[in-house]
Amino acid sequence: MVQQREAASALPKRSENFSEWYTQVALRAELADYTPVRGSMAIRPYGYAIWEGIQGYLDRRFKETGHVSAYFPLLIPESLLQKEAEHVEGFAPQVAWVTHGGQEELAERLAVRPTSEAIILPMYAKWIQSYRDLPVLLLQWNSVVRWEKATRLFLRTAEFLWHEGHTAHRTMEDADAECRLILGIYRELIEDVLAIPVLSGVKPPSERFAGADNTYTLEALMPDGQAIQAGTSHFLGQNFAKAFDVKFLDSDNQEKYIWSTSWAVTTRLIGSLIMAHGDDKGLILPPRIAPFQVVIVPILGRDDAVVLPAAKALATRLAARYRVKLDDRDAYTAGWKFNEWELRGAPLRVEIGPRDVAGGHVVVSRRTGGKKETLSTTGVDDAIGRMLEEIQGELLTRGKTYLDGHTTAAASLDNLVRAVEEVKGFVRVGWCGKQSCEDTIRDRTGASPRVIPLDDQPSGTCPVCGMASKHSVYYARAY
RNA sequence: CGGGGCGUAGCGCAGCCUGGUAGCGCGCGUGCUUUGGGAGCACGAAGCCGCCGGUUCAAGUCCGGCCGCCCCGACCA
Repeated sequence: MVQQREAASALPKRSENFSEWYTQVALRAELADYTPVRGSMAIRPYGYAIWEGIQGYLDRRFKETGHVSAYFPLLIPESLLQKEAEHVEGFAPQVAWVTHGGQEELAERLAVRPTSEAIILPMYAKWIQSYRDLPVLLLQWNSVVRWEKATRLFLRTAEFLWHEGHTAHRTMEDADAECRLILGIYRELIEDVLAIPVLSGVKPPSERFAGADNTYTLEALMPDGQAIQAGTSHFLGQNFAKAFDVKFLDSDNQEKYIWSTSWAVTTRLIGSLIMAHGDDKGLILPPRIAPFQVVIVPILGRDDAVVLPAAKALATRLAARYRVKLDDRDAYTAGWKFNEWELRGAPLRVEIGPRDVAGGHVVVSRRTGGKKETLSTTGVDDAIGRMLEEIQGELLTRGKTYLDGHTTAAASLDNLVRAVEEVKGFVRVGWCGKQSCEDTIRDRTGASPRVIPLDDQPSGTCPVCGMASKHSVYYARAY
């Protein structure tokens, strides 16, 4: 009977069925749930708290660097969406359309935004007259809709949350610097806060954002060997400026088009977070993003009159320095709570029972697998801070070791094919720059070119045509 | 978009082959005993068996159509 119950509550093993493990963790840790809306999920409070953590960090960094938030319409007239040819071609298959207002058919249908360049650039045309109006550094926190056929919780949903930055600059150099600045902020979020190491660089032309001249990207590697795009920053050149006629008068009295950028990270990061750190017990959240860094579980039942006040006092004291949850629900046993908070990824658990109160200590347990430690109640405050930082560092180190161990180089097409199969990670090759050679590699390996590193250095020859390489490219299978 | 699987109580499933009163486990409610690694006992509530149609005296079960979801592959944050 006990066995049945354990079987009923056990997660799939991460190593045996990664996909099912992922879905079960997202559901059972109460990050998200399916809804009656096809392809669209509900983000539950615990999952949303992670998103709020991401928002809080980025909002501070954006504002430090001179950006401000604004808001633009959800619905975009079709004629605007069609102004930038590559842009509309790239997004057309995924756009949801509003065709009626009440009972009346609209004269012009409205796109539910898949991204907002087409509604923001026309506003910039109204607002920008002079070089003195530049740069414009706006972003909006919102959701967008892309009519996806195959969806996964967080990783691909028909509607998803993100922010989208849209900036306008006087010169090409300014716009490019903006892209790099944002990429750096994203990298710090993902590596320093989420503890997921990434490769930084640019996309080859085939993988660029529709309408961009250059796309900067951060690529992470998931435990199943698939790469995931974790953040992008697009150099749009003057493509959108010309399409939407956004011009300014420069100091030389010449009328010029602005240089624009756009950039985003999405709730997909939460999916990456689940995959990157989780284990057979469930989620593991890096302390800097965990909604609850410390969960206090009082051992109730024998001496509640003593244990509960002690637990509450400890929670109050620790809450001044850390994000603390006191789990004093009396409907669940301590053992049940231990398992639940492991499933939900809390980095540290503090147990406090009659024996601890009597002895003036508490028991602290790490989610990352360390044994339980008994620490004096008075000294636990600083120790917790140290342990949280250790866990944060441990997760990043673990991720770097994995990334390094699954990144190789190949000099020939055969080696590349074999490496993609066997290493299940990134494989670096030289590239001559021809699309046909890239296509050959895609066909032979099932992998796509993920990133050309920022410190791009040609290496050897193109494995397909044998000509001298102009770039090095990291290939991987991808989400 | 191709291949596979599944829709029966909140969740996980059995029942369908061979038609005849709707079942099990978990969860949920009440009470008592419990509580340091997913507690025990007792009582109880809860179902248009995905939807539509057909066959039949009779359909969860047989036949046809539709809808939805999941998994695995190709493309997109």
